[in-house]
Amino acid sequence: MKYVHSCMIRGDGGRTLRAILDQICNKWTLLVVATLDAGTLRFKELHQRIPGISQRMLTLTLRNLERDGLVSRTVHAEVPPRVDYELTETGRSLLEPALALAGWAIEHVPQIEASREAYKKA
Amino acid sequence: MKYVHSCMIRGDGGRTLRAILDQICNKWTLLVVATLDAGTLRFKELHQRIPGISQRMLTLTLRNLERDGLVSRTVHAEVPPRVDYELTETGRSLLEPALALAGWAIEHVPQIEASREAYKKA
DNA sequence: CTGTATCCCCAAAGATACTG
DNA sequence: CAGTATCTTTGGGGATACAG
Repeated sequence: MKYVHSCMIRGDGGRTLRAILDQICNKWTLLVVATLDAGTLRFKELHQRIPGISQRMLTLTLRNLERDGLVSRTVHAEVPPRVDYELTETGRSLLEPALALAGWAIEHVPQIEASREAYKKA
Repeated sequence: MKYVHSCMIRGDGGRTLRAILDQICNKWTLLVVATLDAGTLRFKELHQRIPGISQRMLTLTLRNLERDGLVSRTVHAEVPPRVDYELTETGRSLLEPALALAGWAIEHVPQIEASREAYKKA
């Protein structure tokens, strides 16, 4: 696993990697991907399941994920409109490391908050 | 692993988790943590190994990591000053999911860039 | 060497209103 | 329902200078 570190520091100076990483680790992307773990969801369902996200940011995040080939978008010719979003094969492959990171964060929330409290007092 | 998703969406509305996740997924944190995979490093060594980071951002990132209990900071009473940074036990536990995500990003860089190209043309 | 202290900028994100 | 358009805000991050 050490090669990861090498690749990050060397190569193109980590620029390409950081660009991808920035794309993944922005405010909403991981949350949207994790939510799509549930399967195919329409726009409104995503909007409801992700508290605090605005319509605009959900749209932008989904467009970027679609552009990167991580999410597929299916428009159904119906009235009212219906658009389904689903993880692609690549998107599902991101699920594992993404959920691992999210899991780590959840597990360590109490510890980190305790550390922050201790830091404030010192 | 489904419980991760549940926790993210429910609970406090995912606010606490997102706060932690934001802290981890900012521009430099993952890179600093990954760099400290190499072991104990002093300020200048970190600065050299992370291309593009400013002194200010390195300091801020390290302070946050220290506050969160992920990095330990040791000041040696020497002239010139010497400060060593090292991952704590908690910090090292972040290494695995962090490197997994970085590894995923590296593996999928070509694929994502190809998808972006295809998207542009369409 | 290892940092603070300032100033500044801009892109990301929010709010709101409107539309096919 | 599923967006787009527009405006505004904010704070993350860069550059620079200075300090212990």
